[in-house]
Amino acid sequence: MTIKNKAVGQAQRDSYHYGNLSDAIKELAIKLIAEHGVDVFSIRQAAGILGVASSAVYRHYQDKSALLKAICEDGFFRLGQQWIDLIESPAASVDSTPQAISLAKFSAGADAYFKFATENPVLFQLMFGPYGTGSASWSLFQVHSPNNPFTMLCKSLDDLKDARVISDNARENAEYLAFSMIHGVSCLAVSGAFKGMTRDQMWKQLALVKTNLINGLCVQK
Amino acid sequence: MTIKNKAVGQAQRDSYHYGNLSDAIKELAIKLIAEHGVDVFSIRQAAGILGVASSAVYRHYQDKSALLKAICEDGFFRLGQQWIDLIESPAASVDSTPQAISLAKFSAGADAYFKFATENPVLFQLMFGPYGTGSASWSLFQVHSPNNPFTMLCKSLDDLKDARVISDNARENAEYLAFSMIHGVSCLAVSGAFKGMTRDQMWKQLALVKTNLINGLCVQK
DNA sequence: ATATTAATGTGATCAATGCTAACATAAAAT
DNA sequence: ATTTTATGTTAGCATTGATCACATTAATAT
Repeated sequence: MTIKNKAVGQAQRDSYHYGNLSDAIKELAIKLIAEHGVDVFSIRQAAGILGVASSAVYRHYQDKSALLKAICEDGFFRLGQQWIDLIESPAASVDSTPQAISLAKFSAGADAYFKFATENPVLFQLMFGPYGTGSASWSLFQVHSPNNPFTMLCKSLDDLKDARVISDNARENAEYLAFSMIHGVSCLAVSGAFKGMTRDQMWKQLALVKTNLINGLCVQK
Repeated sequence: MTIKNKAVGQAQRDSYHYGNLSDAIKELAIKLIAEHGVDVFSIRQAAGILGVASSAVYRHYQDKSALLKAICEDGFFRLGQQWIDLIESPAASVDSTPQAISLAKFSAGADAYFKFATENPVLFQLMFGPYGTGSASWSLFQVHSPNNPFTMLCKSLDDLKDARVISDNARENAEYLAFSMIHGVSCLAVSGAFKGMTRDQMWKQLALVKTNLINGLCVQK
């Protein structure tokens, strides 16, 4: 029996097998969660939209939390990717002196982080909630994972040190410090603490944080 | 008919009415959520433990999300309270000069925030998740609410300015900046980013943030 | 004091959900 | 060509959120 247009949803298919349900359900879930929140997301409904039995999903993810974890890992990957993209963009490398370049790249990285958070607020919250922090990609300490945001940040700090923008001493304990600050503004922006601000005003807050962080680091001999 | 020891849970009562179910269910929920996470918390189970029909809960909270919001508001209240308690403790007022006092109080406030977060990680995450940020108490902008952490922070910054530790200019845009930083470390600590660190090492991270923040502010003329 | 009303709790019930089991189909491996 | 593995289906169970009609008590009015 050929299956066609089984559910009310927008999905069709004319073969018994879906194709790539694993990815399809994950992407749909990301979309649904971003739109309506995690708490009301249901595997059944998502499967229904794809025109697939809910039980099929369990062939690909052990349970709901496994799916959510996968979504978080996806998020971390994209975040790291966007960080790289932005610091390697021409805009961040246009300046001449090594000092200016290292500063511009650091700034661009922070921008990427903030941008990701504000553009994917629900996902961002999910990533730093219980599902995300339990996920494999959230290895802020395994500096091995190459495009980890934290790894990127550390490299930026190294550059600042190499360019003598900050001292060896300042570099020493700057990693979590810097991460805390960038993560902090992003969190507040996402939690609605900046509600009422214009987009520009929110980005101004990030700028203040960046400036203050660098200033504080530069003071250290 | 007298009701007694209805459920397996630890609750007894010998009158038809519970007493103060509204508070009892909230406190139990806080405990359960802290222990097992929000996602597996169920009104039915909680009501069962209290020896009460689940439908009774709905007399006090319109729905589950209303209960969670109430829990968040409770959290914000306690957080603000602990902030006040700590900055008004003798330890924060022992120094002589106004400069030292304002610094010590600022530091104590940040400590209170960090302490609350690390001692109530799940609640803290809940408070800054969708339930918390939608709640009435999360009015970071309604500076009217007296023991709001943000209000407290602003007062501390005013003190620093009055004591000439930081300039008027630095005070100007320091509010969200400072809050971002304190919130940022706390967030990271709670999300497990500092996993593997000792308690002391975690507090060291907070200290670094505080120092960097103040240093950065002091640079501004 | 008594009657009325409002507050609070009970039990039954519905629809939705997470998840599993037994079975079906297609693709891959032998 | 047959077997095995991957992936899908339907049916079903237990749990949950939420609502309803009804029971019991506390508060209030008379």
